[in-house]
Amino acid sequence: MATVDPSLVTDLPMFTGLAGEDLAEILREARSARYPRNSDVFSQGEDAHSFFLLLSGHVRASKTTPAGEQVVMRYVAPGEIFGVAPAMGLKRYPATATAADDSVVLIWPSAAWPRLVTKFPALATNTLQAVGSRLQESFTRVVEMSTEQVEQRVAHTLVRLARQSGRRVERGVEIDFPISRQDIAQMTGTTLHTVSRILSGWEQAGLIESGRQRIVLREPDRIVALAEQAPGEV
Amino acid sequence: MATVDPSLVTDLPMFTGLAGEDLAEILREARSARYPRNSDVFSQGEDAHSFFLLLSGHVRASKTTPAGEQVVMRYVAPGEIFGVAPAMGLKRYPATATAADDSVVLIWPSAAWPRLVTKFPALATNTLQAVGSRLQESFTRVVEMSTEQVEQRVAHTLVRLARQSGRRVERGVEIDFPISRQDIAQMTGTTLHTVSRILSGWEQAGLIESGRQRIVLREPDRIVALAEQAPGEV
DNA sequence: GCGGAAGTTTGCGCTCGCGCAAACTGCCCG
DNA sequence: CGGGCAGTTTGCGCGAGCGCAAACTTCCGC
Repeated sequence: MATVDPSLVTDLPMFTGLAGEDLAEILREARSARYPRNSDVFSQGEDAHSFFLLLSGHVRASKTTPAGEQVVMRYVAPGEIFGVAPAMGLKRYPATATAADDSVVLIWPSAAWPRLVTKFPALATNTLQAVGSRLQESFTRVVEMSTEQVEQRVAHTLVRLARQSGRRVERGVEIDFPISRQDIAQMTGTTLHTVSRILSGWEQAGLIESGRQRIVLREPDRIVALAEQAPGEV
Repeated sequence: MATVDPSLVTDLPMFTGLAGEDLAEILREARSARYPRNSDVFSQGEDAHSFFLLLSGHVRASKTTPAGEQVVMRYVAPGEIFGVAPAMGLKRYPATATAADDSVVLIWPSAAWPRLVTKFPALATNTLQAVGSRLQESFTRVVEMSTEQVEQRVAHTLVRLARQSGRRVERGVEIDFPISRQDIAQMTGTTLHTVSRILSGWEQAGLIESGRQRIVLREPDRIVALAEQAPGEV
C-alpha cells in the first residue's frame, strides 16, 4: 500500500501547524481504505482499535439505544476526523460509522495516538478544537430538541446539511449524498411519516424538490426563515 | 490573594500526570473567587477572558435561545473544569454559568492557556478527555430527547444528578444543591407544569420526597427502573 | 409577625405529531 | 422486461403533554 500524498491533507484543520517532514511522518503511520456505500467502518461497542480521517465520500455516525432505536448523530464530511474515541480515553466506539456513500478514509491504529500526540502536541490542540466544535453542534441540537417543533427542527437540519455538504445545482442546492426520510427522522427525533408529510408540504410550496434519497433546496432562504422563525410566527 | 494550595487539586483528573513544581506553577497563574448563589460566573456571548475550575458549590451552565427560552446544559460538580471555551478555539462563551449554590472557583486568564498547554502537554490531553466525556453526555441527551417520553427523561435526569451530586441522607439520596421544577424542565425539554405533575405522582407512590428546590430519591432503584424501561412496559 | 415574591400544584381543553395501516413508485436484479 | 423490494406517500384516530389559568404554600425581608 502506497504512502499517502501529503498534499492531499496539508490544508486540513487537523494538521494546522504541521507540515513537511512532520506531516509526512504522521501520514506514514496511516493506511487508507475504501468503504462501499452502506458498509460499516466500525460498530458501536467494538474495540476502538483505530481513528480515522475521511478523504472522500460521506460517513454517517449513529447510535442504537438499548430498545433498538437508531439515532443519527452526524454526517462526517471529507476532511474531518472521526472515530477519535481513543483520544477521548474511550476503549470502545460509542457509535456506529457507516459509509453513506462510497468513501475513502485514512486509518491510524489507536496505539499510534499517544506517540504521535507526544511528538506533535499540535495534534492534541487541533483535536481539541475539532471535538469542541462537535460539542457545540451537539449542544445546538439539544437546544433545538428542547425548544422547537418538528417542522422547525427539520428545517434546521436541512439547512445544516446543505451548508456542510451542499452542492450547487441548476436551481438550488442539493444535499450531496443519498439521504432518506428515515435518516432525517432519526436526526430530528421524529418518524419518517412526519418527515415525509413535511417535505411533501414544502415540495407543494416549491421550497424543495426531492426524490428517493435525494433532496434539492430550491429556496434555501425560505427554509432558513422556517428554521429561524418562532413557532407561532407565520 | 493567597496562592492556591496544591494539595486541594492534585488528585483531579484535570491534573493527571502533573505534580510538584509543575502543578504549583500552573496554580500560580490562577486566582480564586467566591460566587454567591444565583450570581453569574460568566454570561453567554461575553468575551471568553478566562477558564475555570470549580472547587466547591455547584454551577449551572445554560443557553438562551434567540427566542429567549432557556435550556440547562449541565450542572458542574466540584473538581470539574468549565468555561473552557478558549481551549476549544472559541472567542466567546457559548453559555451562561450561574452559581446554583455558593461556590468557589479557580480562574485562569485565557491568555495563559497557550503558554501552559505548550509547557505542559498533559493539560491538553486531560482537557481533551474532559471535553470528550462531555460530548458523550451531550450525545446521550440527544438520544434521550429523540427516543424517550417525558417521564422517562425526567427519571434519567434525576438519576444522573443523584449519581453526580447526590448526598446520602437518612432515607435515600438527596440532590446536593437547590434545584427547581423549572430547572428540571429546562434540562428535559418540557414545562415546569409537566415536571410538577410527574414528581407529584412519584411522591404519591413513595418514590421520592420533595419540597421547594429540594429532591430526595427515596427509592433510587425504582427510579432507575423507570429510566430504563421501555415506554409501554409497565 | 406580616406581606409579598418565588416556587409549586392542579384543572381543563386542545393540538401536534405518533401509531397503525395501506397504497404507491422508482430501482435493482434476475 | 417483469417481479419484488426499498423507500415514500397519505389517511385516520388517538393520546401525551402543552398552554392557559388560578389557587396554594413556603420562604424571606422588613
